[in-house]
Amino acid sequence: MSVIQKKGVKTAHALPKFDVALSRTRRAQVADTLRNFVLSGQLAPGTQLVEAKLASRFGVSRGSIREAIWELIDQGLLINRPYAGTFVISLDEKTMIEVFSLRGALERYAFTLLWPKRDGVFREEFTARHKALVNATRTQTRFDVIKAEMRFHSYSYEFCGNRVLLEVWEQLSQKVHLSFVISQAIVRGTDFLGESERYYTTALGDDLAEMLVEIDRHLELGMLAVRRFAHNASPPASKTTE
Amino acid sequence: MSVIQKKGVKTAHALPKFDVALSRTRRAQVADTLRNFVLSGQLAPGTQLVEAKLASRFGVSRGSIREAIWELIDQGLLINRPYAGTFVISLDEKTMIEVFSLRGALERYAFTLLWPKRDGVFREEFTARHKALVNATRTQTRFDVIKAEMRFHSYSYEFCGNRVLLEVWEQLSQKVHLSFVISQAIVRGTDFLGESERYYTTALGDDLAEMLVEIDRHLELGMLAVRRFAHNASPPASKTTE
DNA sequence: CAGGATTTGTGCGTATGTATA
DNA sequence: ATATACATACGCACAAATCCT
Repeated sequence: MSVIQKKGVKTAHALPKFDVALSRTRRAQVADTLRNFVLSGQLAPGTQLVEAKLASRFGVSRGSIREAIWELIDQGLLINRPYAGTFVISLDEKTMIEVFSLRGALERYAFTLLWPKRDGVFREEFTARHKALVNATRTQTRFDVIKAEMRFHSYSYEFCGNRVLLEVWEQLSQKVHLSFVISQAIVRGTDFLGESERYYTTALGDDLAEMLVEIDRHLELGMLAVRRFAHNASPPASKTTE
Repeated sequence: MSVIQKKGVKTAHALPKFDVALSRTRRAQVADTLRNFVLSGQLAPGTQLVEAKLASRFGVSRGSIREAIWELIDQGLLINRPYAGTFVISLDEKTMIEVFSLRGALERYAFTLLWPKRDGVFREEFTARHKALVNATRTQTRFDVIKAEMRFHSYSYEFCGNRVLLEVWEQLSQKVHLSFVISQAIVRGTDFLGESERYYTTALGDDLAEMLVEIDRHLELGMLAVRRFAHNASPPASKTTE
């Protein structure tokens, strides 16, 4: 069974039902599907992606698979060793900490840009995404919660007006997402909902400096979860600093 | 004449002379060559890259060309319109300003990380790259000056210890490089050498806060050059493949 | 607004290069 | 050291979409 929708079905009176929103190329469809598999954890870190197998699974040619794979490689979700194979990236503790640290710098920059531009539109959309996140924590799977969390935080980058920053974030966010999946930071966080609420409230407040501090604090919680996860083989006798 | 080196020459007693350091794939070789063409300005913004023509020019198959092209697309140097073609990206003034602004945020972050880690190794390599830049301004072409400038500034990202930041910088630096090529910021800058000297001295000094300000100042000069260029020159017409 | 030219997108067979068990 | 599995690369053919006259 083909996962990817075909375009040029030649059967007489073929139902156009499947042709909705098919402007994208097959490469993009395969890449999206693969990305979902990786980000949902169904393709564990370290797994090798064999082109021929994927090609027959998806029902597309190896060329399309190769191009989609390279798209994910350039996004940092897969790594390639020439002539050896392509594998799902496995983030170690140090890298995940670096991801969160860098994200802090970008998010502080984004909020500095958007702070004087906040208006009704911003408050409305920001609130909507926060509500969606809160709902997800109550009714959805962990994967959906992570997606909602990513979507909530992405809005700062979308709204700040720097499109280059948005592009960079869309790259980095893949690794942030993967870090959440690997470290299960969101589930293990002690008071995830309360923390998000505090972040949300401060973001709509009056004090930019306070928000910049809040961003750091918020991300340090993620880093703490990463460290706890990385050391959970041997329970830490003493907690890490802070 | 083929620009790309072939591996499996079957001619009897073919000289193994050309086999040195050939571990990279053809895809990577083509991508590097294309990137140099774009970043050196030999492929003007807006130029369409026709796969078949490139394939015969380079002496490689269309598949390899396609993969190399997509590598540059994911790096942000080319854009693709499905079924229409692939073109060298043309950065407008707003985008170039955004590039410099974001670079400021990243570079301040990098220096904050590396500041307490500066040692003899750092000073030595940093000085070497600065000297190379100074030399380039006196003896080399403009393209070489830009390369030296990029290499000089890249060291902060290499040394700061955050590998994820380095990856992000390697993406963004492509657009920084292209902005220099398009806006000719370096040549038009009033006192480029003096500015670099000041940046260099402050980076080796004692005051981090002063350095963060210096970074902003340094990049604002680039933005000023971009603005001057955008308002002086009329937008160039797009060409087709030569 | 045809319709043909151009170019990209896709598929497949095959040969070779490379890593690894 | 050999075998094997796989990635890499090539060439061709055709489909599909865009562009242009």
